[in-house]
Amino acid sequence: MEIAKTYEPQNAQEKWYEYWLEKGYFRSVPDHREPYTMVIPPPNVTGVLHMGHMLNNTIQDVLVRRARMLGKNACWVPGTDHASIATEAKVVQKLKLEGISKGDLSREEFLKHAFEWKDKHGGIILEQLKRLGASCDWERTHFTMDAEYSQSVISVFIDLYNKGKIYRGIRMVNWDPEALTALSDEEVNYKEVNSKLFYIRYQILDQSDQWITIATTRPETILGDTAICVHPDDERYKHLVGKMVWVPLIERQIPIIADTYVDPAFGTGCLKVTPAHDQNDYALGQKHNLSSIDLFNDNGTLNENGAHYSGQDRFEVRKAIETELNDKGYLVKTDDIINKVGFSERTNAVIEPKLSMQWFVSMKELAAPALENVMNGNIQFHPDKFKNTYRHWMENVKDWCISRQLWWGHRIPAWYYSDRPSDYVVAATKEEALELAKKKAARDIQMDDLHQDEDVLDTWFSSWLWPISVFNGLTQPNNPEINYYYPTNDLVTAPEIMFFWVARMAIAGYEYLGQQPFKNVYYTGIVRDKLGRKMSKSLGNSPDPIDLIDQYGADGVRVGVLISSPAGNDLPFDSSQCEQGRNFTNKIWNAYRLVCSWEVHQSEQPLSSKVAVEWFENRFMQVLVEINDNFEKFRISDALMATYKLVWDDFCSWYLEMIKPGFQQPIDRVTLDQTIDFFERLLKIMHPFTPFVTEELYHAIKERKDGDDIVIAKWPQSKPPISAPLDQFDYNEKVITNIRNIRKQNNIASKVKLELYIKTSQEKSSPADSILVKMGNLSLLKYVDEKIPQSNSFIVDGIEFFIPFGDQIDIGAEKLKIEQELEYAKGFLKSVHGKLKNEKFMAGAPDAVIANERKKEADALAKIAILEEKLSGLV
RNA sequence: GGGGGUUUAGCUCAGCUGGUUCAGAGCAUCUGCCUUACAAGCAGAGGGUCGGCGGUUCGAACCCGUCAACCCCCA
Repeated sequence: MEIAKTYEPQNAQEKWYEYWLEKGYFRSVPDHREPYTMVIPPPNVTGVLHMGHMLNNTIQDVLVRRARMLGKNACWVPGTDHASIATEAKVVQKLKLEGISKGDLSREEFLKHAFEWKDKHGGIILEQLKRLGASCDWERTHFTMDAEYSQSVISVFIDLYNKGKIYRGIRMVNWDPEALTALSDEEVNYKEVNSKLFYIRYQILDQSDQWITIATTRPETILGDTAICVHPDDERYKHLVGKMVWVPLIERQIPIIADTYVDPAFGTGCLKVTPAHDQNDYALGQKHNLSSIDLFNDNGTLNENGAHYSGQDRFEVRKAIETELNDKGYLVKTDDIINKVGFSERTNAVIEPKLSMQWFVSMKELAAPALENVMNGNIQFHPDKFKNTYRHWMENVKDWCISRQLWWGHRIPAWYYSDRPSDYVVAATKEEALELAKKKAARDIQMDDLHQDEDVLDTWFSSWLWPISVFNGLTQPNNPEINYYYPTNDLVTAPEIMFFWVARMAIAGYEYLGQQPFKNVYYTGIVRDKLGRKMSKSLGNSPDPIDLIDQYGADGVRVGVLISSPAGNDLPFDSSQCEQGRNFTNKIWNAYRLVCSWEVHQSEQPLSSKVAVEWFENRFMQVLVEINDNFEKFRISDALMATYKLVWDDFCSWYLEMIKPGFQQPIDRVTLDQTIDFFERLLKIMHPFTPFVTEELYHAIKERKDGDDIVIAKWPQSKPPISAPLDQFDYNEKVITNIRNIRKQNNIASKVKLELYIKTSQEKSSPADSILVKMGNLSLLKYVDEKIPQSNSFIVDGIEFFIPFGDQIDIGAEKLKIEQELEYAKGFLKSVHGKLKNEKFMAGAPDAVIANERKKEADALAKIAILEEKLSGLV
């Protein structure tokens, strides 16, 4: 039967993935074997596969598949994250299209819609991962809002609260006055806009006609000013520090304070401080103990603190107040400037910084073990340069704001029993809360008096439990699974979530299980397009991974994303890399076509095949050692490259050519068996990278018993290579390349047989000469004592080779070539002599280095002698 | 503003404790080949002042200083 000339991946992909599932090869249950555990960074439940997922999950699958082949009990736990902000935004948007506004719905109604959305769109991404070949244990799929998972989230909240690690406090949030909600920093887009800088003068108290002029882009907030701030070293204002000024338009006194925060070069060097409406001002206010005056209502209009502007919109007020300030002589001037303003990603409204009551986790103490165990190497980062960033963050860790003004997520289990903000209790259920409330209030309280906090928890407050809670380690402490699978081995994730997720998992791991959650963290880079831009939906510059799989095959895409992606480096992705990957799968496919086309004949193994087999056996071992080492060091793309070159260059270009019988000639049994054995081993080391084509060929090349599948095959055993056959091959390779070069330079077709004469005083023939005859297509190989006139020649390892061409030889070209070689050799000798004659070098360098220089000198002298002799012979 | 990182061939990256003919790999490029597994291929070749400057050293891509450019995180 004719085998297709090119590999068609689609059939094999579907067939083998289903087969693997059917056989339960990805399923893991605790047993006597060493576990290898990995948890997937859970993608957003409503997410769709993008290139970042491709990179991340390909690496994970490579690690898991190799661990499985190493005989470990490999367990890769998949799942999804409820992603409160992102998912809620999507649901709100979808409802909006249906004409429903979130504000019209009750919390319960909204959540019903949200769960419907999740059931409909949730988990698409997991199905897409199957196309990639991800070998997850799908029976373990988790979702961060599953009942048991949620239970563990709530219990952790309660536990931390009871330990005094959770508290309520004031914090500035990004308020969207249109959507009437707080936004996370990620949902705020900063844009440069043309603005006006207003110079406004404030009168100094008790000093008639003494003024201080500030510069601001937000004059409407002067009604909320609680200080003026200058740089302490600013000579212009030093004498004013400590004095009071009148806030224009309203009768209020505020102090002039000094802080190095102020940039004396910006504006007038005087800053008005409005702690309620600016992040930096708030920090200043905290530091200098200033009061905060909140000016705005939730919808962006001014509140009762806005004096006569109360009830008007902030931007109208900006215009009106400019006029009033001007009319009353407070406005000194205005400048045009460009400044950065935050806009809501969702409504495009200008973000208003706003103070509000939030829940916090106190981090300092919790973070200590997570910091220490990364620094001491118990948890290893790959690449380890990220340790620096991690340390800096952890040493300056800030308290974690865990409340979000959303509905989709884990509702904060705090219950209020009166209007006073401090009258609350924390409990898992309303019943428990009631008991606690009665105790705390020391009076009778009715169920109806209890009101649960409206906010939900930050998504990361559930994700940080992921490696624990997917094994129910909190709800069922010390269950057999958590004891067996935890700590997990490797985590593969992006550096931008090092703090959001990695650090917090480490914190939770030590706090709740007293152990690290993982041993290694592999950081991937950002996938960028050819122009270096981050791939994103909004730019539309990200290819659809599923399209790529359709076009190049899953194996091709896997190779494509890994081939130039060292840990921690960004991946500038181009689909040509997938083409390279596809070509690789096609290469091994065609190697198979060749091998399976040979008829076996009872004949003696040719000497050249014997030499080739011996070489490849050792070459394989040499590279396998390298590949294993690369894997140990998480140098995945290096491991792939080594595999790629072993298969393509060593096996296909050299080995197969060396043992290949003549056209339509049979092959001997010994060589074929050994070749199939090599082929099988190559398929195994390729398998983690290209699972589908390798399973296909594993079955094609040999009849297999039931259950003999490459996905669970044993990783090849490595042993130290013997160097003699490897050295011999290097020598042969050089000779053959020289012969090919001469063919090319002289336009001699590869079919034309050549004569090769070897001039050497040392040993004569060797079995490896058979390789030269075959690969060089020689009609004669002869050892001689004298050089051969009228021939092209070259030198390998101090031995002279001659290929006579009769009258075809181009003496001029040959002479030039030798002269160039001679020049290089002399230059090289000179640099060696430079060192050897340098007394300081001789005194300072170690003996081994000096001995090496002497050898270099001797080699160079010998080579120069040969070349000069050749040159004189040419004339 | 604070912190971290990067800079080696056209592109993406290796290069260990300073010392091997040490300046490398893959891709891309160029040249010649439809040679009987593969043109998604084969064979061969060219290409770099290791970001700039200065220093340490017998010796620097590597160590130190400095300047520049770019990237990331936090504010």
